[in-house]
Amino acid sequence: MAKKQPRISEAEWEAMRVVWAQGSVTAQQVVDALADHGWSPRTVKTLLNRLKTKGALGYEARGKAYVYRPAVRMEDCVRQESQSFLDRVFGGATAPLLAHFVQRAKLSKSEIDELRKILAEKRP
Amino acid sequence: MAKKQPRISEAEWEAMRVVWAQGSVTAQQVVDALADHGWSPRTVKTLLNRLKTKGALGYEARGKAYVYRPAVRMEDCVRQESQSFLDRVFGGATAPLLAHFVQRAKLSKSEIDELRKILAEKRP
DNA sequence: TAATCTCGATTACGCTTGTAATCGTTCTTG
DNA sequence: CAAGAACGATTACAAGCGTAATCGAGATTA
Repeated sequence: MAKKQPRISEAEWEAMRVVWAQGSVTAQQVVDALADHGWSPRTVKTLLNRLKTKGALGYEARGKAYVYRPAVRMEDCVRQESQSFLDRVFGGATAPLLAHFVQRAKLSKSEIDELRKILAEKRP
Repeated sequence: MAKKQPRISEAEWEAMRVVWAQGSVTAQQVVDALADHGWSPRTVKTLLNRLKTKGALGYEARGKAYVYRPAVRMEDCVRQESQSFLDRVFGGATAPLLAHFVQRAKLSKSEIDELRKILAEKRP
C-alpha cells in the first residue's frame, strides 16, 4: 500500500525533480542544477534538509557530504498533487481540466497523435 | 491587461468556487454551501474576510450583512493556478500532464467525444 | 428596557514556507 | 600547526495558512 506521502512544497518540488531526475546526488549537484533559480546555495541546502526530515529524501554519508536519493516515488507524488489540483481548481471534474490544457498547450504533431491514440483507446 | 491575481490558498479556493458559482452571496450562503467540509462557520467567515482583504472578493452591505461577489475572474485564477501546477509538477511539459489525466480519468462517452473533437482541431 | 443574537472586525496561535545566516566540526592548504 | 573552506545542523524570522475565539455594535425579542 502506498504509505502516506509527505507534503512537498512548491520550492521543494524543484529540488525533488532534480533528485528524481538524477537518482542520487550531492547537495552541490542540486545547487548546480538549480543555478538558474536565483537561490542561494544555503536555501537549497535548507530545502534538502527539510525534505530529508520529511522523509522525502534518503541519504548516506560519503566523506563529509551526503548523497541524497529519493525516498518517495515521483509517480506517487505526482498523483497526489494532481488529485489535489484537480479537486481544488476544477472541483474534481477532469474533462474541463483536459479541455483547458489542450486548448492552451502548444503541442507537437507527435504529441497530438499520441494523445489521439490514448483517447482512441479510452473507454467510458 | 490582466491585473495581478491575488494568491488564493487551498481552503480559499473552496470559498471562491462557491462565490463564482453563485455570482453573489452572503456569508451564510457560503457557509451552507460548504457545510460538508466540516468547517466552523467562523472559519468560513475568516476565509471570506481574507479574500476580501486580498481583493479577490468585492462586497456591499445589505442590512447588517454583506453580499460578496467575485472581484477576480475565475478563468484568470484557473489559468494562473494551472500554469503553476504545470511547472511545478510536470516541469512545464503539457503532454505528460495530459497523458496522466486522460489515463486516470473516468470520462463519459460524450466527454471523450468532446475531447476528440478539440484534439482533432488542434494544430501543432 | 434588558438580555440575547448576529454580523463583520480583530486577535490568536501553532505550523509551514521562503529565504537565508550562524555554529561546530572536519578537511585542506599554506 | 594555523587559518580558512566546506558540510550538515541549528537557528532566524517574517508571511501565509488553517482553524477558530473574542469583541463591539446593531437588531431582536422577552
